[in-house]
Amino acid sequence: MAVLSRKQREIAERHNHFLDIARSLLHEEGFHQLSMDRVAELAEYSKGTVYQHFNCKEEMLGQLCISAMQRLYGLGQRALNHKGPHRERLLAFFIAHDVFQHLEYDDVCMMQNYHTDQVLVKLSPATRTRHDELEKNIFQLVQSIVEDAMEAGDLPTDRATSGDIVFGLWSLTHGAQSLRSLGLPFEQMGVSNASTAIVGMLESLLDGLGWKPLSNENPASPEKLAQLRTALFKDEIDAAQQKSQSEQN
Amino acid sequence: MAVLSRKQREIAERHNHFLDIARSLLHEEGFHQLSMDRVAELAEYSKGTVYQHFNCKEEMLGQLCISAMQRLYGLGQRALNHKGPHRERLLAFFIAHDVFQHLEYDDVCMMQNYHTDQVLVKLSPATRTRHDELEKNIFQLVQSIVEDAMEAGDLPTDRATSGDIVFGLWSLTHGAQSLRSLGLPFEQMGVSNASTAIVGMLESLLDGLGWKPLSNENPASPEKLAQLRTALFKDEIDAAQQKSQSEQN
DNA sequence: GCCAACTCTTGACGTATCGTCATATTTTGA
DNA sequence: TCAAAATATGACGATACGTCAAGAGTTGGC
Repeated sequence: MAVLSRKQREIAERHNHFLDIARSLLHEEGFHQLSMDRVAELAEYSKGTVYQHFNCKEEMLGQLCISAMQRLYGLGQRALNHKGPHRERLLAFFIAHDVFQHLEYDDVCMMQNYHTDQVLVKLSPATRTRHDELEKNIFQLVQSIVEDAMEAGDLPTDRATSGDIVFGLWSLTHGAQSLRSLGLPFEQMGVSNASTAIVGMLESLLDGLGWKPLSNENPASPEKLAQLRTALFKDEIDAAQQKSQSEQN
Repeated sequence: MAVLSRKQREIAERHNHFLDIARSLLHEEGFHQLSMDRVAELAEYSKGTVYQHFNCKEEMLGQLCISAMQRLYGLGQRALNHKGPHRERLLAFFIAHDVFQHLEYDDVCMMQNYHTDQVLVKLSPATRTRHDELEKNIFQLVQSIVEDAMEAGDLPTDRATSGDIVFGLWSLTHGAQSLRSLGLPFEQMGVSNASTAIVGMLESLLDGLGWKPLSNENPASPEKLAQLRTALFKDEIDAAQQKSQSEQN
């Protein structure tokens, strides 16, 4: 038993080692440069061994996306646990998304690849299911805030169902994230700043849905947003800064 | 001159022939199944000839995306020319997007691939620029509606700039489009219908921005939406139906 | 109508990556 | 200690990429 589990631990460790290598290749040179041969070479194992862990490179990408989603889910949970009015909690969730976009920008680009027929077709059903479930969990995280607000009477229930509202919010963030990763010249097009623009649109959308307190009663000023961001994610942001500084040396 | 131009016409024709083949391969089997050898074989030309037209398969995809964007732009222009209140014209633009999503679903999936590092890195600068410009044109199409509404006093100018508003609207549609192409089980998640949900969210967003007439004064009922859709795009929808019927035979 | 110059087309070639599988190596436990 | 089981290896066949020298076709002057 002890021996078996040592072996199992070794395998699990190697699995993560492969994933780490794949992640860095992916971040440095993009999905098209990721190859099983390269991973094997860098990990100092043979190709066959890598194939025992992942039956294709799409599978590696899928598993990396799963950990990225888990990270996002974790940030979202923090936002959910924020004490404050429902509307502020939702705002906190958006901030979590924005923090994720800043801290794990490479992962956001990586996910762009995931959503491609190329990848989805070759992915193992297990990984695909796992990913879909995480997507659903995040959806439900937001839905729970929306439904709390409805129950508390802060949000009218006659205009839209909670599911529809979450779908709209999700589209807004997902779309913004996707557009930003394209690197179009937004400033030239008259967009002041993608982050603040999206928060502004979110606020307007919530106002339009009649989600109290409306933004003119309790506006989300830049200071307040910054404060919320710091309160919730200071440790993460600092850790990321330290990490990037140490990488420069 | 006449001889030269005949040759040029031949080349242009072949170019389109290659693109047609590439499009159908792409639609039937996805980007990963598209190969230069296959295109050459199906077109009954040699590989080298195909490479004289497109220096890589990403270039083919890029050019196909450009025509898809032109199609979308055309639909958008129709919406823009719609006579009616500004807000209704914007709604018409969203309907155009939705019609595009329904009529050219394969193209929507195709564009998912375009937004990938794999493709963007290998694309010729000319095609990339052309595509970015089209994206910008569509952006400006919407921006012109927004600015008209501001000038007419139907939309407050103090809450957000026109650029920020367009960015938000674009995120909303782009995100919804992208999410829908993932094939997640939205019904199970409590989303009634992605199309109507998004229109509802759009209406709320416009309400929140204070864009008059507000939806409670002049609601966009399902009937009205259907009517608008028919008025603007009946010919396109019918043509697509006939086409799909004739394909079944 | 002929030929030299020029343009266009071809497909074999070298390289890269994929995923497989027979063989070699290591581990296990009797 | 050794045979059986588990694991690791890398050579192999297949597919696709992008190139380029050689062949095929075209043009225009004579």
